[in-house]
Amino acid sequence: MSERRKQYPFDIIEPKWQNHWDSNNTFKSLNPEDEGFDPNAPKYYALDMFPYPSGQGLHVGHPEGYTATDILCRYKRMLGFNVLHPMGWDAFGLPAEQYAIEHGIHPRETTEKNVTYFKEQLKSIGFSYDWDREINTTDPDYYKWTQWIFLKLYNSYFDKDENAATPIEKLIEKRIADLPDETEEERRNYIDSQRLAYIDEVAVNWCQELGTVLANEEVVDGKSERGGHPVERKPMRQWMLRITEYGDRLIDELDNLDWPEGIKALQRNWIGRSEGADVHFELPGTGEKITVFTTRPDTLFGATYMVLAPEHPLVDQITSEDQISAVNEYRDKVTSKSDLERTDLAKEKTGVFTGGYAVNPINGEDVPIWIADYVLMTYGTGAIMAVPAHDERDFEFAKQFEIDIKTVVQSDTGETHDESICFTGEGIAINSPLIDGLKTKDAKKTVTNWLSDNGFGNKSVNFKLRDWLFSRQRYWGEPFPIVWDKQGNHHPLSTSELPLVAPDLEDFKPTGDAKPPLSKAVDWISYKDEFIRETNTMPQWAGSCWYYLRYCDPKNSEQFISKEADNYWMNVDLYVGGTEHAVLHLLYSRFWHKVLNDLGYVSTNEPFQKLINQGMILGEDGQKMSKSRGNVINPDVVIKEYGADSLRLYEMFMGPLEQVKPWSNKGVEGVHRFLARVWRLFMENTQEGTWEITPQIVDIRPDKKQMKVLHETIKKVTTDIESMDFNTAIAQMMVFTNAFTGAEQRPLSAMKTFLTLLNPFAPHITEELYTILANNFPDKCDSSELSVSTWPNYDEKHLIEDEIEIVVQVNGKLRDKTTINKDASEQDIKDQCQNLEKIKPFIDGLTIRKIIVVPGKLVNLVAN
RNA sequence: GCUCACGUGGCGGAAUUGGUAGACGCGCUAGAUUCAGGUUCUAGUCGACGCAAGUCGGUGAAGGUUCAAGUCCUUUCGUGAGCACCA
Repeated sequence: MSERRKQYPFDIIEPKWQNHWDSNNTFKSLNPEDEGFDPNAPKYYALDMFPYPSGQGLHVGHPEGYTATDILCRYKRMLGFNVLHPMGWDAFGLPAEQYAIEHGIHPRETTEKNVTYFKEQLKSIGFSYDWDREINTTDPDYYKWTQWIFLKLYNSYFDKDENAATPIEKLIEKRIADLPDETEEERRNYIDSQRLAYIDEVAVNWCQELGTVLANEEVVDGKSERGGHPVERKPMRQWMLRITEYGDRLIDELDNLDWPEGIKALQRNWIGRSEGADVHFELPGTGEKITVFTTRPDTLFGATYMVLAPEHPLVDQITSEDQISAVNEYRDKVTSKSDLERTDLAKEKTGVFTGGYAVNPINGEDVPIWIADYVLMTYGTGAIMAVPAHDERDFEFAKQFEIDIKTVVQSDTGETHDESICFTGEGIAINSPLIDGLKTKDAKKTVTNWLSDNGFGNKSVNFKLRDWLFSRQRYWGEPFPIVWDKQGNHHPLSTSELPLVAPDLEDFKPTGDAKPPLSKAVDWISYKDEFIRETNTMPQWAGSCWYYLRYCDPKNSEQFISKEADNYWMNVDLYVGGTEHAVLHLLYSRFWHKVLNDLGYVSTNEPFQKLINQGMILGEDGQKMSKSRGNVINPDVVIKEYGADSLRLYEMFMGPLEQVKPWSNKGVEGVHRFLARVWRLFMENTQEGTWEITPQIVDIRPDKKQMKVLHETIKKVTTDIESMDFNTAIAQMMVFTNAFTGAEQRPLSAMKTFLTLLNPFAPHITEELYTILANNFPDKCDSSELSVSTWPNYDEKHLIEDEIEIVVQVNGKLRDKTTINKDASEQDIKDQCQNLEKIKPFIDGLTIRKIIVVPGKLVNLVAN
């Protein structure tokens, strides 16, 4: 292709218009307080997931979502919307730092370089971003506010009555009123234990290779998500964010969001809410009790044993003399195994009997207590009541160790299963005096009420979601605005001390133990009056949790977002990005947003009203693109050979946005040919090899047929953009082009409208052609540029034909077609169809039972 | 194992929401233009039978509902994604 003559001069046109947009600030959007702001214009906020500026530059997956939002934004502008369409950089994080460590270059330098490259690439695709709103998470003016929000989390607690984050002062007041006599230290411990940002000693995912702890979400199959390095469990003191308090709201408030159901399901699943009951089993003679969580309190009569997690604190107390050695041996075996190995041996259940017994509160029976690693200390209470007849795991365990199995539920259909089958469904309670004959739903309620009335338990809700481990032992992240006193108490910095900038380190390598790299900055660490600074940094997610807010008011030095900007722009009308962020980023953002909303800093409860996930683009071989497979498509190369308009158009023409689909270079050529055909619809090549406008373009009225195609195209493109079916919108524009290519005379008005329709998809070529039209028909072309012109309307009257073609079926089979006047009565249609020559043989000798007429479409003669 | 998506030509994909299956593009075939290649233009392109008009079959498979099913229901097979002892 590079050898070939260019089919149209995109290499000249595209940079020309990109420079034009840049120097004219064509796509600048105004805030309410700005001069020239139109208070009557509706707003539209379309957001792309901002990229991590890696050293490799853009891949073809990036422009997929970006083109989709860009088309919508250009379209909405033409409809008169005030459009917010910003771009920025999620530039903190591991890869830059790893690169820095390996090459001895400061991550700030590589980040800057990468950002420059990314920006240049994005500009070469012709996106209509308002670059004045560009943000960078590593910019102190930005992360000042990330740190500020952290302080808000630190200085808040979750008020269960309000079901909302509340300033910590309120809790302190309440505590002083309730317990005026407690010591300063006691009170501090209590308050600190309630903060939304708190310190906890937890078993964390420590990755030796990366020298940091990782969030649960960053660990996949026992390995780090980035790099695939081994991860081990290790208890460490870490900053945590109390996201679990928001479990209910994060689930319930998904309902009103216009998100793909699959993504909502993923989030619900991740949060993992289950409703049930806590049940206390007494340990005779000790005064102690074991509390279990169950979602099936109705099966309490079928509990034939209990299981504690091997790490459960009561294990030592309940273990009988003769079982001590067996229990200890088992515990040693389990703790020496990594999480991965522990789940690996899930195929066969293991465990040992402790020798202890507890009392089942509902029937007073003694229940043997076992320990087994299929019970996790981190979920529920770390202990379960085992009902082998109605739980697969318990069933497997009971069979293995020959423990009693007692059936207490029969299925609705009345079948009673014997002990050889495990029935986990709902049904009717049996062998359970209190609830015999009750349906599972009612039985649950009855048992739960009985438990709480008698002090043996209560209704309870559990989440799979864990609190968010928020500190990292890395250099390239936001430092915590926290200092420590000599007694080991933490104190927040005042907001006036923000941003807290990390010192420039010569050596920012991980220390190899739990000490963060910042601990090497001896001068920086020591704060006044013998306080020392926190040396952990925040995870990469921090900056991306709120960037969409900053775009609304990116230069504000007084607030992270002004009330006016928040009220006007939020929330995000359309958020487009990859599924890889379905859980983490979207969950974290929603959490922060809700806290900020509770505290009155933002007016909306949810940040992203509508969400679309673009599907991954595979290589030409149908495999995931990767360097090692050598199937990576570089957008720069595509632009060089075919132009940015072709890249944009192809990305949209490949198929539905949300679908996974393979790249095809032939396909790019196809859309490129289409654009060349569009070009030649307007231009012809002269003897000298230059282009000039074709004389076929004339200022005449389109004929009826042309009018129909034109208005069909307006309609289809408009509705398809609204529903984000860009591939079919493009197909319709191809139909238009095919229809007009053969025309001797091409009516100016139709051609102008067509350029407007194509403009959001292929902005460069259309602007260029429009300029040429405007130069040749100066009194017929009104606005100076398509980007600031008005979207056309279609008129239904041009879509209707006088004669309609109707399909004639006999017994549902297509037999003939006939044309009929659009005003024909139903009876006329029926008569005409029955008398068709081709139809007669099919109904000859048969009785017509019924004639079905679908107006304007088809007639079906039912005969036998 | 569980949950959710999706199965339509040689390929990417269309199909008013139950109403002409295969729009549009790629690829392929033939013709025109060209010294030639490329480009461009025209025509054809689901399968079987047929010179043709046409007939029959056809949306992973099997049933069902309906005048009418790619579309709705039941069962089943396959592919992809997510979760994975969450009590």
